[in-house]
Amino acid sequence: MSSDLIQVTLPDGMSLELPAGSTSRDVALAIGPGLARAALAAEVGGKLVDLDRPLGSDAAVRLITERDPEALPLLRHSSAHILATAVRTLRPGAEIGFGPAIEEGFYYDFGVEEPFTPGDLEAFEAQMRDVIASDYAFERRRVTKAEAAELFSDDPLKLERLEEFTDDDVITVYRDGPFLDLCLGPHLPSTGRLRHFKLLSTAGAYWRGDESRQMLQRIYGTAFFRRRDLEAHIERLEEAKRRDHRTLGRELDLFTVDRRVGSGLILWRPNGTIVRDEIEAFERELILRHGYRIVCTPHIMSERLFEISGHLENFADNMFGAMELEGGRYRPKPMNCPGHICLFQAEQRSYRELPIRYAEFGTVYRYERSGVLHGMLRVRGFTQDDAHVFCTREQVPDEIEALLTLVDEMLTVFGYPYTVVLATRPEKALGTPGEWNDAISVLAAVLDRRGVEYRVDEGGGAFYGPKLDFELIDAIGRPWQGPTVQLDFNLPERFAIEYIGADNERRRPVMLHRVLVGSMERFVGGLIEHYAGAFPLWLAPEQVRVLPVSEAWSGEAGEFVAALGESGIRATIARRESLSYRIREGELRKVPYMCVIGEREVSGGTVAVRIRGRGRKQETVVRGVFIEQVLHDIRHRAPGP
RNA sequence: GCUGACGUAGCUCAAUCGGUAGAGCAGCCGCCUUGUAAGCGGCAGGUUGUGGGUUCGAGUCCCUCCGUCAGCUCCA
Repeated sequence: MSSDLIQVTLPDGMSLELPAGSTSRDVALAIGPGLARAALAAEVGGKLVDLDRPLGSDAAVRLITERDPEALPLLRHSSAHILATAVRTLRPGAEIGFGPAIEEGFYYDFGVEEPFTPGDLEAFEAQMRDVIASDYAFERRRVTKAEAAELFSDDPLKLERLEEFTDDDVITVYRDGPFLDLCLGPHLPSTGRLRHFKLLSTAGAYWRGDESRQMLQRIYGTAFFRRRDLEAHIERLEEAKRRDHRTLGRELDLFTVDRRVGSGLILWRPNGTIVRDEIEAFERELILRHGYRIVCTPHIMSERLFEISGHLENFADNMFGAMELEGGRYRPKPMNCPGHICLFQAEQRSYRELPIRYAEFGTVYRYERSGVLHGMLRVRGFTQDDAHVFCTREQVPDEIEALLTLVDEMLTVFGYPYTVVLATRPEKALGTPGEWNDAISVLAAVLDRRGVEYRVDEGGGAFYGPKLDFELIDAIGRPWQGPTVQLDFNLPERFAIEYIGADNERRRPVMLHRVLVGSMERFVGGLIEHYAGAFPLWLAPEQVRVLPVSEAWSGEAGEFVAALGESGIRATIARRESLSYRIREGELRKVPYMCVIGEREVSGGTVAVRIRGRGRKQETVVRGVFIEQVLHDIRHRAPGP
């Protein structure tokens, strides 16, 4: 084989011979002109590179087209550069920060004197279209640190970033038309490849996420290869807006926030309280079956307790201030664990009692900065469905396994698919690496045994122990934080909790923290959005609304409502205004069933049942049968109607 | 907390250049007696988030504080 030929291996095992110095683009051309047009970048030897990078030596090349999962982040990263190109044209003085692709799109941070306005976004979009029309090639150049410093002499933020390189580092810059950026790449071949994009919002963002640093102006946008994907994405954003729990919470009388009470503090209205109570009742039933004991602990506790637990040391920034009472200092509790430990220690414990599982719907208070508060999803006071399991080391696998069952039972009822994340030892951690590895392998073994798929989050654990996080996916595909199960190496030591072993020796139990819904406030807020306010029958504040066609049938309707009520069904009667008006109201309130009673229904003892969202496709049912069906669905916590 | 935007009736929104704050829905009172997403009429509802300033005159311009929203950071 001649030395000026290189051997290229393709993913399907085929190989090509090309002249030395060929690029991935040449590979694509050799395969076919269609692929050459479609190719965006290439994976060479496992690394993503620009299409026009010369292939060093014999190489395995995989061409990336828009069908590959790597393509979208690539498109979005290039979009960020195109945005910056446009911004620099219209605002020549703008300093450039970072501009990465993110999950849903991209952003770019700029240092500007005058913050951007929504009107600026339109102007930037128009300018971006110019940049796209010019179809500038993305050109990569390797430079030395000194050269880069020269190129970015007017860009203080880039110079600061450059400081982190050594003189020997390979530094690359990318140019598209008038714009030059310090960037690792790779990029699309040219700006003309961007077609479908939209700038979405602008907001302040600290340089490098550090609030002691300069505040930059961030522009968020998104981009897709196909118009319909962009349109679907915008539709999803609008759908999310329609489901906003703050709007639905007001429309459906679920909760309110009153500035006189304070920010981040939720007032549960009667309808919202029904939803919450049903969830709590369901969970009580579930955990009692799983061997939990339900306890209650106070809202405020002596500060001394939080010294012992270490919260004062590690969590003080999130705790409400102390109140002085007869020389003692008390704090609203930020977590329930110390109280549960005191309950454990209320008696001398024998190994025969273990595992002990204490559960509490415990309300905790945490100080959150005003800027982060958000409806029910981020608040300062919330009720956790908290539980702590005290057990022996040997019992841990069984306890974890039982928790997996519990989590699954619970999430299935709400129709949430979920994924599992195993979070391992962070850099700063208590306990020995050996202890951690043991604990992590126990968790992993249980997951494997149950055939549960999971992702590992290296270093994502708390400083006091590894954890399992369950991430929920809601009805429109958004992730939510779900249950967590956490091992704790810290508190058992700090409180020196003990039980007497079979050998009559004092032993230290293992402690597990776990929540299922986490915060009632957040969970219900999430559920409102998940269901778009249309709660399944068992959760619906109003389950049945009875509509007499006219006043003439209101006596009959009233008797039916009474019968529903006696069966434990939440039912009301609506008799004012026209039937159409009442139907509309019932639909807007998202009542699962509306029962119409008029002349036609009276003789046969039936009702015309209108099912939420199904319009006029209704059924006429004998009243007793309807009640039985409703009770059945409530009892089984059916997902419908 | 920080940056920016916003704050008008319970809700959704109007109010020209600084010139008497207005509508729909909801509420209340009547009429209608209703057959599947708004029957008709009337009434009431406001110190325009708060406090100050500029002005003959402020919802509108300026400042303060409060709150909300989008983010930054963090987390249940």
